[in-house]
Amino acid sequence: MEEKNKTYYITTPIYYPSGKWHLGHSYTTVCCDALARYKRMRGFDVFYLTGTDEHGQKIEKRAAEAGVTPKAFVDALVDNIKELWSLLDISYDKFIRTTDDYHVKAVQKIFKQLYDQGDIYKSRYKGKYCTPCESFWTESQLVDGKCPDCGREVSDAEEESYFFRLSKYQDRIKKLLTETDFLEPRSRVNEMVNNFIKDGLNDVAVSRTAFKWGIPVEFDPGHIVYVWIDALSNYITALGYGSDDTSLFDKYWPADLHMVGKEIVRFHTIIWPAILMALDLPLPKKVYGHGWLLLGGDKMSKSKGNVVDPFILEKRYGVDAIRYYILREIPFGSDGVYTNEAFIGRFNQDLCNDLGNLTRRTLAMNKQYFDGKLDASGEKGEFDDEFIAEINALDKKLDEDIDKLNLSRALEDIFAVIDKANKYIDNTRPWILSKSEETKGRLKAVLYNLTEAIRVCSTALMPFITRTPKLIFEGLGLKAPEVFDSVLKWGAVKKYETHETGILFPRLDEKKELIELDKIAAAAEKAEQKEVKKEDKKTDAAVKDGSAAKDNAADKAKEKTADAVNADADKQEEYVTADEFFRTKLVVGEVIACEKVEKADRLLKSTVKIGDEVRTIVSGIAKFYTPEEMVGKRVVVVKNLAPRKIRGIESRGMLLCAVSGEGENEQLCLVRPEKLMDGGSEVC
RNA sequence: CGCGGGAUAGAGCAGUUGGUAGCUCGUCGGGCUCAUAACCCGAAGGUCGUGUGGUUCAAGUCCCACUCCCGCAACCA
Repeated sequence: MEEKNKTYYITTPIYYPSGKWHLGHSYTTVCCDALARYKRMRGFDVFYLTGTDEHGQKIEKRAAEAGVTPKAFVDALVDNIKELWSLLDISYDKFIRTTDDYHVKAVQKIFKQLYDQGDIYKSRYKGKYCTPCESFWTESQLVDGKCPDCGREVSDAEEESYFFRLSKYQDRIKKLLTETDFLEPRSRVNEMVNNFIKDGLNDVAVSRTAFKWGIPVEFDPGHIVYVWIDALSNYITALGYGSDDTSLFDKYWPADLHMVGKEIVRFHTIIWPAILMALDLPLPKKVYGHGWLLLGGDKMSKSKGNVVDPFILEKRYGVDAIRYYILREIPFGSDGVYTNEAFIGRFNQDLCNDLGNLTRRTLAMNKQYFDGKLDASGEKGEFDDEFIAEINALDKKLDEDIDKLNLSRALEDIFAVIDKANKYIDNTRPWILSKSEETKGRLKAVLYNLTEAIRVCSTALMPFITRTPKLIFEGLGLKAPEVFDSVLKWGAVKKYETHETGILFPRLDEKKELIELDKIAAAAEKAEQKEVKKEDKKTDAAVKDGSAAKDNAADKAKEKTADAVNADADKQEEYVTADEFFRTKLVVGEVIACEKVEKADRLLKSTVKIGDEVRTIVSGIAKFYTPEEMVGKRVVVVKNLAPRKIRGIESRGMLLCAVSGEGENEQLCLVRPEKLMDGGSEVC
């Protein structure tokens, strides 16, 4: 707390705009936002950075599919995410786009410098190349020496590429990971060391020639700076590194915290520090690899995925509900699960019953017994010391929690005080004190203490939830504080004139809400399906409350090329002629033997008799059938499917299956003739 | 033996350097009436995955073996 004038630089990853923004993106960003707000209130000079990573082949391709330029494609998605951040009250100080001109220039400069000093060198990327797929594969990726994608022959090929000397920094990186707490949580360190460092670090390719959408290597046209240097360096270019004005960089670098999802820990803890070492810059103080926000646990509703659209949740329940859930429910460091039940449960229990109700009952009593006018002149009594001690302990607890980045614990600690306040009311029974003039003095102290508790809790909540504390402060007749400073303790405000507030959070009927959310999900899904078919260019009236039909970027991108795309779509929906269909030969076969394919979870190798012919077919059905139960079954086989090697076994044909769902919900069953038809019977 | 994570009350989770098993929700019983059918108190419910393993005066907590789940990787026309 003597850390005045200290800076705090915190970053989210820059997000890759490949599809729809969902609650997962919000997770990281909201966590960082809470930290940023917290540090600001602790008097730090905070710089909070977020942004988007907009280059690469995938975007080039998707834009082409949509018939727009890559820039137009990402522009739309960036608008969309900015809208989301504004909805969620994200207080970023800067939003960087890797397409920003200063970033492009700085990256080119960095690339050149690394090249000049020998950390980047030109070499050839050797591998197996599949011409039709336009893909490079390593030896180990090949399946039986052929392209794992299409099964065709591959040829030795080389591509010119620039490489970064990662190997040179291997020892320093290993030390950084194992001997410091650069990377947290600690459990991720093992993963990194075992998976990537143990066998030695290979130099990484940092340029590509296969696509154009990226930052050109200045001194070698045709080469594009690949993601490592392009994206990672955003953390310094955003501060002006490599530009004429480096004042921000000088002030804020090194970063105090890079918050990242566990899937990109590797890049941030191996490649990024190495780049910084090469540039001879200080390393960030910490990289925190958080878990994921998973969907699931829900048994009934299949379409809940769509409900976890933050736009929908915000519209229905408000920002604070989302922020609170995200920050409170995800266990520190590990994965958390989103369910509608838990969301509504948290909302009702914590926000409505505990916080909302406490505020309301207290302010109601203030009004009723003292017309809202309170001061510290009341009469002390039993329970006070303990209660006040609890309030005063919060300050330190919060600091410890946040120090460990344990946001959910911080909220727990705040709500522990709220809980204590509710108990305090029951213990002191103000409604009984109010019945006699003699106990008025005591009553005053009780209500004053409660009001102080509410003030301290609201203050403490400000970094986490952004709207409600302000409403509470209105009720308290105070202005919300800018900094914690000395206000996070009992007695900091001596006099009150409070007003009653409305209901802060209306209690939800859980059953009704769940049904409602399912309905919305279903509607959203319908809308999406339409979208996929690219048929609904007209304003979509299907979703009444509009939230699901929010104009996301995909819509916008499409609008620009509506006609062209529609023509395309019609083609896809065209019929096949009977002749075309009959080119596929479907026959009945009998499984006469079956076994599991080794080292493959999903694969069964079946020996199938079709008439007089016997052939081997490999299928991904091991999750649903055991080899034993397969034997003797009559199945439908695609007879003239091109043979293909799967895990070294030549599979000739395919077993027809009915499938639905994905992941946990996946269902699969064989399609089988209803009667015992002879093997070889045609299916038509 | 591909890499990693996990297994603690009905559910979701805490358990810090080993020292009488906790929290939230749910269930049941009671209390209160200031308040949003809220709030408060109490109870039931766990041999902390298995070995009846090892270290120790003492293990959910350390060591060993095993089982099962979940990610990633691989694989799925």
